[in-house]
Amino acid sequence: MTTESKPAPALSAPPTAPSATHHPQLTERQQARRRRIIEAATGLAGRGGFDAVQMREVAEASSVALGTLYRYFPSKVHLLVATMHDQLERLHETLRRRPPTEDDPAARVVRTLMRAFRAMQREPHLADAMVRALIFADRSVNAEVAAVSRLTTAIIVDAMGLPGPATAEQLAAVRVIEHTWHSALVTWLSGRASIAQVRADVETACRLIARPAA
Amino acid sequence: MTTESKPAPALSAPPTAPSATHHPQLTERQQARRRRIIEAATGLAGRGGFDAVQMREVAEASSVALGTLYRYFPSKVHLLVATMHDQLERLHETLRRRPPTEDDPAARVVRTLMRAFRAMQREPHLADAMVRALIFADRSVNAEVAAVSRLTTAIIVDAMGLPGPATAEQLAAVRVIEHTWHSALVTWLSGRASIAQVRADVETACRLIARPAA
DNA sequence: CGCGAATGTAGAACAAGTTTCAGACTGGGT
DNA sequence: ACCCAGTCTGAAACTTGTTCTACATTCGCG
Repeated sequence: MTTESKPAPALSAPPTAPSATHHPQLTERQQARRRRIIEAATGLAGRGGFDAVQMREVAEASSVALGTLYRYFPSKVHLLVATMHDQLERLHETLRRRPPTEDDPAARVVRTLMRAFRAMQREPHLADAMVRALIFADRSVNAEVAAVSRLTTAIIVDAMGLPGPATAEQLAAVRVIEHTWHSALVTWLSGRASIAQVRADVETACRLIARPAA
Repeated sequence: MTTESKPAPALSAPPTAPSATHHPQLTERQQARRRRIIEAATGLAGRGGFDAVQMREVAEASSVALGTLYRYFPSKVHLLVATMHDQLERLHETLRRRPPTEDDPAARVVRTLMRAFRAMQREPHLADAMVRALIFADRSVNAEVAAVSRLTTAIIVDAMGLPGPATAEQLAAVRVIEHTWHSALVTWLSGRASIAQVRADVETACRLIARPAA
């Protein structure tokens, strides 16, 4: 069939590819289905968080049979990670349009992450569903999680606004910032850390940008 | 900082208190039961990870009725977080006996965390179960998660081996180190990061100890 | 001792994620 | 137009976490 790209698994299930917004190997109707499913998941997650995203409800809300839902997204976690990918792409787009204006790279990264954080505060349930899925994901979701991770890294590196490519030092700092970001988010979502605390943690981690290794 | 809204139930269920190894308000038999349950969970987790810890099996392996298991640990996540607490206490004890000998506080913290990491490498499935439960825990597990967090912080601060109490700066660094530690562990457990990468991330985060804010 | 509340037991019942299956539908190739 | 492989549907079945129920045991204590 026309879906011959490269890794060509024997089966031809619609691969929940960790790629861009546009999933080229899907037909129009399939793209539309996929979109409807993610929108349904987003909606349900928005009211009620992780637990409120029930596969049967997602299927019904997106007018798709349960079996079909599972063909598109092999598990609830896959679905929510794809939802996060979708949201991150929107965010990335927004940020690209209005990049942070601070002078210092570290300050720009802090600002950018706090903008993302504010978006999450607007939809805490949605954030809960997505973040919990992301960190709970096991190996079977690796490809999709890696895609989200790449996107996140890209957002941070973009925010740094470096003239050239990032150095190894800088990439190491970005990794720690990303770790801190995810983990701090989790503590905030669970109500164990305040908004101010999240900001403080992000700022602490971002110090690593300005201060390379000895 | 806590949203403790639990209106002190009239019942006197054995509180899975986030306290020390010894749960004083339990009778002998109850302490023994609790211990048996945690040991069963540890065993099952050791072979098979999070998914292998099935509540029915835990109940059977610890010779306790399912209902009783749920009385001691209100959910699987509670049980696994308690298991992690138990393991951390052992680790803390071991570390207390043989503290790290490096000169630099940052180096001591790195060494300590890598020792903990090595323990996890010996039992990757167990580590998987405990860490996934810890990060997936929702608000209902806050007290227990907070206890684990306190223990972790204590381990790191101990490793720093400061003469006096830690400064605010240092505590901020410890927070980021802890975030990095948890998140890096998750990526390792999912096979998305190598052992070397975890070490590198921890080392990067530990730079914050030596380099206070401007 | 002997009661009553708290605790424990066995097992059914329930909820939600996941799998399976038989049949209807679609779409491209001959 | 026909056919086949691949999809989609609807519904049931299966799994495992969680709750509930009815009864038995234990424990503190008057």
